[in-house]
Amino acid sequence: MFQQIKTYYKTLVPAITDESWNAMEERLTVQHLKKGDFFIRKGDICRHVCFVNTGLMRLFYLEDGKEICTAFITENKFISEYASFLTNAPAAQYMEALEDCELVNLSFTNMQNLYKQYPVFEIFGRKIAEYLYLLLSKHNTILRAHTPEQRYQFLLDEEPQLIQRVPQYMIASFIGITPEHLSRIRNKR
Amino acid sequence: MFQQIKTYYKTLVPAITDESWNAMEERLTVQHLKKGDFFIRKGDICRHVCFVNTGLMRLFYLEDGKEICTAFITENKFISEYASFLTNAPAAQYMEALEDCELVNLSFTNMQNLYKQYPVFEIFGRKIAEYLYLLLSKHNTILRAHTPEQRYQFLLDEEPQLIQRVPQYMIASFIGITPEHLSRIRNKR
DNA sequence: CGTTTTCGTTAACATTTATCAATAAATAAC
DNA sequence: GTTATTTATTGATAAATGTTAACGAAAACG
Repeated sequence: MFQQIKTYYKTLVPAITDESWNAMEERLTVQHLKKGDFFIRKGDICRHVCFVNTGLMRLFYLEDGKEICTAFITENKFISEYASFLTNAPAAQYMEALEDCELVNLSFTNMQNLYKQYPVFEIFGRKIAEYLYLLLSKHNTILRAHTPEQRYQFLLDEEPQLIQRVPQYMIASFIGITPEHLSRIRNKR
Repeated sequence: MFQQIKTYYKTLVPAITDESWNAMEERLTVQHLKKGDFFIRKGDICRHVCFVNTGLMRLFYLEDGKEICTAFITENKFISEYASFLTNAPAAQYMEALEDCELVNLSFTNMQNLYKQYPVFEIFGRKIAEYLYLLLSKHNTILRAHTPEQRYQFLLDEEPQLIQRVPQYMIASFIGITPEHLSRIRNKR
């Protein structure tokens, strides 16, 4: 159940001790989501960082009744409505399972406790923040690309597997265009 | 010289000890940039996180010979080409002084040393990552707003002081439109 | 299986935004 | 202060993208 996150933890924090790992393991919880289930909704406070064991999650805004996808997260990666998690403020986004998922969750409170009890755990917290920064940074770069075609190409290069698993109209919203326009871009090739 | 960053450090890490602060202070360097000077160029490896004591810095890409601004950083805030800093990869962006600046710099190497010698310092490293995440997250939200007008309004609401200090054509590139278009948006009001 | 719903494609048309060019205004340099 | 340079505005036109609607394909469901 916790093998994947343990492996990941070890790569993030090579200085891992059995003691610190056991302390974390005790505080992890497992959650199963069916396709279409929400982990949080806009307005909720996001109190966890989630490690995706299996499945596919997404984050999205709702603007004028339209969905705007901002992230798709697959196996062995972390996801959170992290701004809400960090600031304890209501989430601006929804977090939903696009496929049946198994999540391994660590709560804000438990994370704070781990920081206090095991300073080495701070490294883990920092690595997660850094990881989520780099992920967001990549998305930012995509968004800044001049044309929709460049943005789509970027996604094809960086995350080809996503194109297979995520409905096209969600990809379109991710790169900031309509599904119709993406369809035209694809067929122009 | 280091009073501002010390104050900031204290707010980030209330558990500060004199010892850890002194250790950090010894490793800080001060740098003065004239308006128009570059801190790093694309392709350089960014080896520092910079605290802006005075002045105004920006980050920007160069795409097809055109500048695309991604951040404007003012006094008492941190700036870095952070993706390069974290991964030790060549920077994708330029970092330039838009006004004469005084920077207080902390190098990657010194930061790693501090992590090792003073575990409490990990908190500082994590807080910086979290701060830069939240900054980027805000920029992301702006970029995701549907219309350029909404993006401009968002910036007006969130960073009104920037509009005064940053040339309008840079604001335009920040929100992803041409200077001409931004001029029209402003005059429609 | 057959049925229903969701998703992707295509076309005509409307709207938004970029481009190009000219000028005015503001700022910097001498 | 005067001149040179950069920045902002405005208009005409072109290009890109969105909207609406219809239809076919694929997937989900019973």
